[in-house]
Amino acid sequence: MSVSLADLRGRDQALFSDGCPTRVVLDHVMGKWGVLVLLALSDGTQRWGVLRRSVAGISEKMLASTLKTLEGDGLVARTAYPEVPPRVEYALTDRGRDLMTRLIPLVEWVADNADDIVGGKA
Amino acid sequence: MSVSLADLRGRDQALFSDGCPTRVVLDHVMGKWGVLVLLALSDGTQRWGVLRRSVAGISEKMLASTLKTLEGDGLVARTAYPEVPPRVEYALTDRGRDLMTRLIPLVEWVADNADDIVGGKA
DNA sequence: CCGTATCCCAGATGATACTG
DNA sequence: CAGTATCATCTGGGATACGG
Repeated sequence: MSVSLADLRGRDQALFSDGCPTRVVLDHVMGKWGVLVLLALSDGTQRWGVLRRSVAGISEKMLASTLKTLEGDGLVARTAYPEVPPRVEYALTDRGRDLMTRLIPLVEWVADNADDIVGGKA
Repeated sequence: MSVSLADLRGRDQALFSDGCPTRVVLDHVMGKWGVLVLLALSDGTQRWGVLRRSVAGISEKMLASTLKTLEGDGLVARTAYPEVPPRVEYALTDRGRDLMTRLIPLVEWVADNADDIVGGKA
């Protein structure tokens, strides 16, 4: 395929040194829950409860943790409304939406190929 | 952005149910080392020793484990030559190369934005 | 040179209960 | 509703030593 991997190599011969920003962000985004939460938010603004149900299997702890990480990365924006009962909404930031233009094609590929891969058949 | 996320939703309202093939493959590919190893292999066929040095910080255990997983997923092909001393080469399969066409743009985005994100500045 | 086997730990994750 | 706190767990991951 020979993509512009050379561009990446230009910065770092050793595929991003241990602990460099690229690896950190990669871990946030590519982590078990990061992708799924981002995916859920690409539908648009979502409330906590909706996210929790949308991302099947996630615990409250991991949802909170994942959201906080992504918010810290400037990929997700949190908006709390001073109401009773509380209402909090999460949405992608501009940067988050930009990321999704790259992330969604990948997820689609995985979704298309996952059955073949796991099933063992090709 | 409103991408074709609807396509994905068509299969699974709950963003891929817990333990479904998509999530499994996603974890393999997106794991801490999966991306980096695949990236190293997108340069072309590589020997074990080269990979170990290329993916800075990876332990022998994780390299072996990651390669085995990716091989099991049909993304990486392993070729052992009956020589002394042993020589073993790893390369992307066709499916692996196909995956990289989606994965590399994402990694490039991350590399481009990582400094902003981690540094906190925008 | 190319791994595999073993031990061990930290952090990731899960379950549950509780608060604003 | 939207979390936080706490405790228990479990697996990823590192270090090391050894085998083919």
